[in-house]
Amino acid sequence: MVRKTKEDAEITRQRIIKAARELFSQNGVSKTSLEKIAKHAGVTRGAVYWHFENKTALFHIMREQVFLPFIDRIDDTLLASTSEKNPLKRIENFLLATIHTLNEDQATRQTYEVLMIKCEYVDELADVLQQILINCSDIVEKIEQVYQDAHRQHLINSNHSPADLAMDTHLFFGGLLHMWVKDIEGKRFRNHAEALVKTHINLRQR
Amino acid sequence: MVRKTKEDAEITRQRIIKAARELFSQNGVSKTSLEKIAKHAGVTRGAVYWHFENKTALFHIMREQVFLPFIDRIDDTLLASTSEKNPLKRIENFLLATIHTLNEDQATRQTYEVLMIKCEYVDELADVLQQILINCSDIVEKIEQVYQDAHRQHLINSNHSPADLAMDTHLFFGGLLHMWVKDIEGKRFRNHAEALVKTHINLRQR
DNA sequence: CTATTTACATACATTCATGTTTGTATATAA
DNA sequence: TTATATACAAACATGAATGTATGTAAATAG
Repeated sequence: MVRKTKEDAEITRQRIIKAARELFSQNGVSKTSLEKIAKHAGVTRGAVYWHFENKTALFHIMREQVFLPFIDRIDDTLLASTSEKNPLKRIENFLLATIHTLNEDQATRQTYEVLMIKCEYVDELADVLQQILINCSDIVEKIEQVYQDAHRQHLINSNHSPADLAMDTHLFFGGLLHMWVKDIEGKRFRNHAEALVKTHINLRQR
Repeated sequence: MVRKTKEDAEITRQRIIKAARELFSQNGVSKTSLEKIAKHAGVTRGAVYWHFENKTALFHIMREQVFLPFIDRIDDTLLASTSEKNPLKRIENFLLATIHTLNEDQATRQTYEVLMIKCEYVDELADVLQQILINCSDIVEKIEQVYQDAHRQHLINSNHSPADLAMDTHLFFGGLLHMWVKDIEGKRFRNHAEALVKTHINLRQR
């Protein structure tokens, strides 16, 4: 009952990734053995080792499956002025869209949980931190552009530099995401995330 | 060479805690065995198990050694109007003081690192998240009081509620701390943390 | 001064995770 | 049609971590 077709193999591969993500988000990366992942995916460790080098590789792939699409979508919401003319609204929509994805897409939600409170950034995962920092810088730059735009349109109520505003917004949102993830019951942050975003943007509005 | 005096025992106890903190922050909680902790502290696992129930207990104690004093000191900087009259300045000073402690005190720095990027909040550690949320709520409340004060003194440039401002500040600072910890090189955040805080507070000033 | 804790060190038992190797049925290429 | 590579399963070997149980010398209580 072995030697599946190429498509079958890809299916198993994806099932393993899904199983890993689910178990990572349930029990943390360290306490999730490849044996458990295999069992949860309905295969043996042989299959896991066939498709992936080790647990770390699985972690990276899980991360990429969420973040590569995310990075691709940034420009659409944030920089595309076709949909929304008001720059401040574009920033707001970008933040809201991220929250929305967290609410709607389980894979994204699980991945964020793993990345924020269910893995340890040491050894092979230590350099992921660098990646995160670089990603953040990119996002801040883009937000800065939009604030710059808003500034030119005299939509901003202070004379702070767009760079300062962008960084402040980014830190705010980073903090919000962290609390969102930690607030498993949802009472404190998950239910109010949208309002918090709107308030934050509102603070800049003339 | 056994059976130390009570003071000696307390010294070993503290050495074990210190060893745990150092190894946790170097290699993460999961990859730090009690054997390694014992060796690093110059004792055997017997001593560790004598003083602590298990690794989780050590984690909690490490956390408390930093957070209990921190909570105690909050009111001093934040609510004591004796030192600083300007409420906005008091908030700023509170945030700056926290950054300052991170810069100066190695134990605090290591503990923050462990709590934010080198442990997994699952199983026995899952309820620490609840603790964190509660702590945050307390801090937000206190910040809110100070903003309320600032509002009454007409120091604030917007008509947003003190509660909104407090939450926004808290999320900003949470985000900042997370980036601070992740930015091990220091180029992106650690070196600019104070400026970022001042900018944030400045955004509220009339 | 003796009995009893105390503060560990040492030894033991068990479990679990990892990586590698080997076996194998079948899809696929030639 | 046959040879080979593929997609796994199964078995093997190793190492590491945990918890507990036992041993023990010295501090301390009575």
